[in-house]
Amino acid sequence: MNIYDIAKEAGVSISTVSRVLNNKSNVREDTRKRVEAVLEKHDYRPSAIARGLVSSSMRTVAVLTVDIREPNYARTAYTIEREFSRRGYEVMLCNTGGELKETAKYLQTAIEKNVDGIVLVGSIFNTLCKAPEIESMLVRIPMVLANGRTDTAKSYSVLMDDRYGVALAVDHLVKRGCRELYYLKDMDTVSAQLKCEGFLSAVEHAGIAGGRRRIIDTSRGIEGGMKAVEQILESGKQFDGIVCGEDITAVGAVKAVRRAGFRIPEDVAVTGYNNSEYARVCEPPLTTIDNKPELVAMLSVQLLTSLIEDTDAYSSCTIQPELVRGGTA
Amino acid sequence: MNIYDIAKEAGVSISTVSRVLNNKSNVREDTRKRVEAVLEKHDYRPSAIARGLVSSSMRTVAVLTVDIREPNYARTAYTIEREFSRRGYEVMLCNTGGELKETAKYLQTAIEKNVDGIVLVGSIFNTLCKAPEIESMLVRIPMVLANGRTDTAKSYSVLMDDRYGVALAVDHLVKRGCRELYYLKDMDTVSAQLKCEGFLSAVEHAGIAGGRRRIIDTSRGIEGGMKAVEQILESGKQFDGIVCGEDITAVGAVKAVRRAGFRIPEDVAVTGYNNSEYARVCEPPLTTIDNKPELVAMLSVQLLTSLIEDTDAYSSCTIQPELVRGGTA
DNA sequence: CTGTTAGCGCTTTCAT
DNA sequence: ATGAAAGCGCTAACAG
Repeated sequence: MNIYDIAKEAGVSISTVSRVLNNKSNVREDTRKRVEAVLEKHDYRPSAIARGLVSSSMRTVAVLTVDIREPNYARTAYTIEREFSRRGYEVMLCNTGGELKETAKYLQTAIEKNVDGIVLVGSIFNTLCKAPEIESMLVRIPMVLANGRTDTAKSYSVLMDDRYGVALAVDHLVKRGCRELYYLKDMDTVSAQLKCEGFLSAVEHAGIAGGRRRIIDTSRGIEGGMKAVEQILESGKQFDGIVCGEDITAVGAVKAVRRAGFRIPEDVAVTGYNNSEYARVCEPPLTTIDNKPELVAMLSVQLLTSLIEDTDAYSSCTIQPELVRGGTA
Repeated sequence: MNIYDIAKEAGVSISTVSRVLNNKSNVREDTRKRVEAVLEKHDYRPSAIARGLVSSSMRTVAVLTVDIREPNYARTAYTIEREFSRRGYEVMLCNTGGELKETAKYLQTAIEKNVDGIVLVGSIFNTLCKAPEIESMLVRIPMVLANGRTDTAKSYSVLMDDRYGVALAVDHLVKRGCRELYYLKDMDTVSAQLKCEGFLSAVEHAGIAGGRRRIIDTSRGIEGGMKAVEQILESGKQFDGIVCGEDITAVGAVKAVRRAGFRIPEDVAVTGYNNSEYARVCEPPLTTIDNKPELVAMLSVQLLTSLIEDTDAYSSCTIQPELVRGGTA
């Protein structure tokens, strides 16, 4: 059943059907009614593909993320999807695993399918976008980086000030009287680098010595958090505050600290990052940094929409995270 | 830049270009080389839309889920996406919120975009699919229900035996010596109903009386779990085992039980459901039921793929969950 | 092995 | 207000 069938049955030309379909004004009222009746009768849906071929837009955007199972990405992708759906766009989900090859492949098909725009979620794309094979693809399509930035491709960004976020955590611990602080670095992205810097500068600002030595490299997750704490314990160093790069790592830290017989937060204070559900599951609930993925997502969608429809003035922006008090600091 | 431009530059017809593009064998080697050179030079990508118009397939599937932020759905959707990506399909993400209207809207555009297939994730779709406006749309497209089933539309299912899952939990508690069991019902889907039934039959089978009275209706989440336990405490009834419909609810139960001064699992044993990361975050880690979302996803993709490509014999199937021991039972 | 041609289902001038 | 006709960029007969 296509537009010709409808036209024939309604006794009009396909142009008229098309006009009715697209709510154009120049159709006589009774003609419109007649066509609409046939449309309804057959529950007719125009082919978005044929439409797309003409308009060269399928009203689709691609969302590239490392792994949708990571709650922070899930929250971001969820909001992006919902917002675009409201605006009449569909979202293609792409789990790149942070890999160059997968990213290139997804971008490839995004181009072939002529998506209207792309959202790159996560600071991993700062690095990935520098790869020439990626960069060359990106110039073709409106693109927004959610919590990422790149100079190589012309693009816009919604940035989260992760540097400031960790500084917030440090300041809070210092205000509580903590002096022997450690930072658990559990990722290797640009964002993770910024968090480190935030820790270092805040610690220095508080007059605490030995900045770099206070950074423990570990893996993201409960295991990583526990191992890092065990490492500190074994070193025999004093500690009264642990700042973590992610909630899930902080959970591990909390477990290990308690297991070692310390009270939280009296003996050792701990902070997480992300204000995720893990923070609330943790016992006691984590004091954490809210990095507002929903807000980042919302602004990214706004930005990309105005880029696609070329309607508004648009510009990149930066969002400030906030401290959320739980029971660990 | 389209196929005509390439053809002109390579000095061949568009058919030949098309043949090269699609790796057809009947092209002379040097012609192929010549065309490929031009293709490469311009980094040419054929339009999937134009292709789709001819083949009436964009190699896209829609995945409908309630909310991708729910870890169990995230894991399912992740695996579905990855698997389809491997097979050369893109995935449209649809967060329906479990609402009829949204579901209808997503299915609408899925039809308009002529998706090759649909995966419905979650038992909520058992109910939704019965709505006539939904049912009428579903007959048009190959569809698989991941952990759902419906007789109204011709469809295939990959089912998780949630009835058995909860029975496993009950049996485990009974074996530990628990007799005063309660079940925290925290959802209102078909799957939740099956879990209830599993609880009731397992409890009865163990010779424990008062089945229905042992089911506490509450809301999903930490709050819900805590409130339910407080309710039991206030009633003054004895209890030594709490079976929960979801990990996140079990987390709340654990918190409340401990807060009341009971030891876990010595005084009160608790089980969760989903084998999610929450189970590991919980202190002590939850004993939980692994409902294998990755496996469900994998089989769903296999099923849908063979449905789409009409290659294999295909049939619905049911998966058995497994008990995973943590520290709460 | 290669080219010509007729669509795929729609939108959009351009006439009428 | 309506219709005829020309594409959008590709695939797939069909001819040669």
